[in-house]
Amino acid sequence: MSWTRQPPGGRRGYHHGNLREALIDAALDLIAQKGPAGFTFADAARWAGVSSAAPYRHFRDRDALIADVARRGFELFEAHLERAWNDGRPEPFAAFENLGRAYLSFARDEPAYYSAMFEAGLALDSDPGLRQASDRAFAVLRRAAEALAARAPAEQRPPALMMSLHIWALSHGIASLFGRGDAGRRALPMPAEELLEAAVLIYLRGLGLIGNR
Amino acid sequence: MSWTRQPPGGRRGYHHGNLREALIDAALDLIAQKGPAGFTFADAARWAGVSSAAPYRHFRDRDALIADVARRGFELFEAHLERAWNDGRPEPFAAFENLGRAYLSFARDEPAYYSAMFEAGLALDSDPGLRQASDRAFAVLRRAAEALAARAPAEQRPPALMMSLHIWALSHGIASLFGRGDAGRRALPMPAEELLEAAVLIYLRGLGLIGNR
DNA sequence: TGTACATCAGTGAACGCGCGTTCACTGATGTAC
DNA sequence: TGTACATCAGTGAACGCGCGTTCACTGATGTAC
Repeated sequence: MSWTRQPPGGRRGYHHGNLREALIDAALDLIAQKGPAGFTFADAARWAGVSSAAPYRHFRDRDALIADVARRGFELFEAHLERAWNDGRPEPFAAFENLGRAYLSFARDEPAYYSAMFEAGLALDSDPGLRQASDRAFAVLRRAAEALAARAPAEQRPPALMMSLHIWALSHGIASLFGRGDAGRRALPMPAEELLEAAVLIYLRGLGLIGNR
Repeated sequence: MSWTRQPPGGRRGYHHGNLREALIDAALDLIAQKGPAGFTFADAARWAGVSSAAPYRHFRDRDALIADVARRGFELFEAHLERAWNDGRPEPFAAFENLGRAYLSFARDEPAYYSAMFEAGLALDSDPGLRQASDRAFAVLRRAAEALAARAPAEQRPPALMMSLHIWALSHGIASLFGRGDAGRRALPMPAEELLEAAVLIYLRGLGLIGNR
């Protein structure tokens, strides 16, 4: 007989096997349900089917877990934005629109990551890789802004850093005010994507990067 | 002797006298220190120097207190924005800049109100006056956008609702990413006010509401 | 002006609860020989 | 291929703590007469 192998619960016996990942999944689930504030270490352990002391084998404390979630979030965010921007192909302005839509779709489709990244109140230095991951995600926006700015004649070229901060703030503002499904959000008379796209077009026109319609 | 009158603690005896207000002050203090999530009913009572059961005479629960703080915040915000806009005087574009600066200065100077308003995750319907207060604050932005839009020739007049949503999102994005002093915020190579002002100028130029420099 | 009384706004003790954290422990796994 | 052993990743019981909430109560205040 072999009932000691392959026990039915999915758990492979005494050792969980992949608790670290399971805790991160738990955190994402719980943050999505109750926000980053409503998430507790004990809850995560329970969700993973493990005693309340077990998480301490993998994370120093609750904040370390959230910081890890946020770091991964920024890495995914970077990849997601990078894919949308696609090095400015096929054409920078269309790619820039894609980038904006990707920003919003990430906030909507991954609200738990987004919360951990921007609303958990983490110090960016609390985890060694966190600030770096955050900077790398922002760098995608910045490269895109540079590519667009480069198309203006040198003497009236807008500063790309400023452009990227503007676009970031605008996207984040739309995402956090209107972009997600939860209770506190405002209704909007149009899709968030359209609102952002219109703003970006107006903004780029204001920079002289695209002509009047 | 009269030691029963005017006891030294500031408390006027058994009755607090103004506990409702004191609890709101406490909430503001505590939210400013620890964010809306870190604020507890028991803390507020302690801060006000009152037993932990006393707040229930004035608020149904913790959320009711926060909702009241948020409602008041929106009322103050509305007044603050209204004062800055000043009916478009002396001149609509300058007044619009004032409005943007006022948005950021409120977020910076009243972080506790701002958090309660935008980051507490309250349902806007949780308090009867909350949505109304929020709408009235937004209406100031909207009126300002209308005044600016009205200066464009009729056939190319931008929709004022859209304009005001854009400005709101931009201001909120800058305020929440860069605008405040706490730990999670990013550093910025320029003052937040300048960043916003530049964006608004570019945006208005993109709408054709102001000419090229 | 004084008194009786209703109402109001507090007290303080108690409760159950869940959290974070520590601890000595033990079952499972991997590896050297 | 088997065995001994070190290491790892869990357990489960325990702790102190603070929170939210309820309750019967009581001191203070206001008002009718």
